[in-house]
Amino acid sequence: MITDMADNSHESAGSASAAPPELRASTGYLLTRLGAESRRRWARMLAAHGMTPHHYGALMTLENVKVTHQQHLAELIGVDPRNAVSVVDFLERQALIERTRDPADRRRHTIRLTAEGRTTVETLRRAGEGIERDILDGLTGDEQLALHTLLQRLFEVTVDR
Amino acid sequence: MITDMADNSHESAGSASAAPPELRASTGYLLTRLGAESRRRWARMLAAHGMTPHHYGALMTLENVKVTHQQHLAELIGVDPRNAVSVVDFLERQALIERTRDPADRRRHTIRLTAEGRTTVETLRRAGEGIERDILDGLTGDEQLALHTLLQRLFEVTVDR
DNA sequence: TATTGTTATACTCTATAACTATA
DNA sequence: TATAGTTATAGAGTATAACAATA
Repeated sequence: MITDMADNSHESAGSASAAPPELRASTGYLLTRLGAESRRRWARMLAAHGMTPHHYGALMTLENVKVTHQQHLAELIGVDPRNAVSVVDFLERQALIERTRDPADRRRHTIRLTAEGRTTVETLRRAGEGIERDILDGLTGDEQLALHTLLQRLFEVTVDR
Repeated sequence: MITDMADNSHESAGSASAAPPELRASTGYLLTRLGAESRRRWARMLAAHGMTPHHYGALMTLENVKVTHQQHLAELIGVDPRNAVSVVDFLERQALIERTRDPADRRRHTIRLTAEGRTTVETLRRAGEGIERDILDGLTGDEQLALHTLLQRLFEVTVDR
C-alpha cells in the first residue's frame, strides 16, 4: 500500500480528507490525476538513475521494436519529434542506444539499443515493479487485470495507431 | 472518434504504426500516457477559455466541497500549497472565487465559488463533455462504465485519502 | 514550535518557429 | 515541394528554500 505518502514529494497526493464521490465524475479527470501520480512516482525512481520518464519510454519502446528511426520513435513514445532530439541525444551519450545514418534514406537516423541499453532497461523495469505493485495494491487481482485490459484497449483506440 | 489528430498539437498522439502489444505491459505506463493525452486535450480546450487544468480542477472541486480553505483545496486538486497560491490568485482576480479570512483561525483563507464561478464551471464542464466522448468513443458503453468504476476505485486507494 | 499562506527561484516538460540536408 | 532531423526559445508545470503572520 502507499507506505511513504509522507515522503519528500511536495505534491499533495496524500490528502487528509476525501472529496465527495460526485467530484470524480469525469473519467478524463481521473485519468489525468492518476496519470500524473503514476508519472510522479516513476519520475522519482528514474531520477535516482539519472533518467526521465521519456528516456525510459524510449528504451522500453526500442526493446520492443528493435530498430526504428528517430521520427517514428518520437511518435511511439508520444513526444514531438523536435523535443525527442534531446532525449535521443542523451541516450546516445550514455551509450544506451546507437544512432546511424540510414543508407537507403540519408535523412534518417536508424536507432537501436546497445547491449548496455538492454541491461539498463531491464534494471529499470525491475525497479519499476515495486512502484507498479504499490499503485495497484488497493485493487484485487481481478480488478488489476480488468483495469490493465481496459487501459490497453483505450490506448489502442486513442493514443496509439 | 479521434477526428482531429492532424490538428495543431505537436505531440505525436496520432502515430502511423502501432507498437507491439508487449510494449504496453505496464499499467503505470498506460496510465501515464493516457493521462498525458487526456490532460493535453483538456488543456487545449481550457486554453481557449484562458485557463489551465489546475484552474478547472479547483473550480470543479470547490463546486463539490462548497467551502474550504486554501491548503485543503491544494491537497484535493493534487497541487503543492505553495504552487496553489497563483492558481487561487488567478481565480480570485477573475472573480470566480472569493477568499476571506477565517475569523476562527486568522491564518486561514476561506475559499468559495462566486455565482460567476458556478456559471463558469458549468460552461467548462459542457465543453469538456465532447472531449470525454471523443476519448472514450472506441470503448463500448459497458467498457466505459467498467473503466470509470475501476479508475475511481484506484483514485480512492492511491491519490485520494 | 507548528501551521497557513506567501514570495522567490530553479528546473523539467511542452509547444512553437525557423533552419539544414536530403529526397 | 515535402520530409528527417536540428537548433533555439518561450511558456506551463513542478519542486524547493526561506519567510511573515498566527496559532
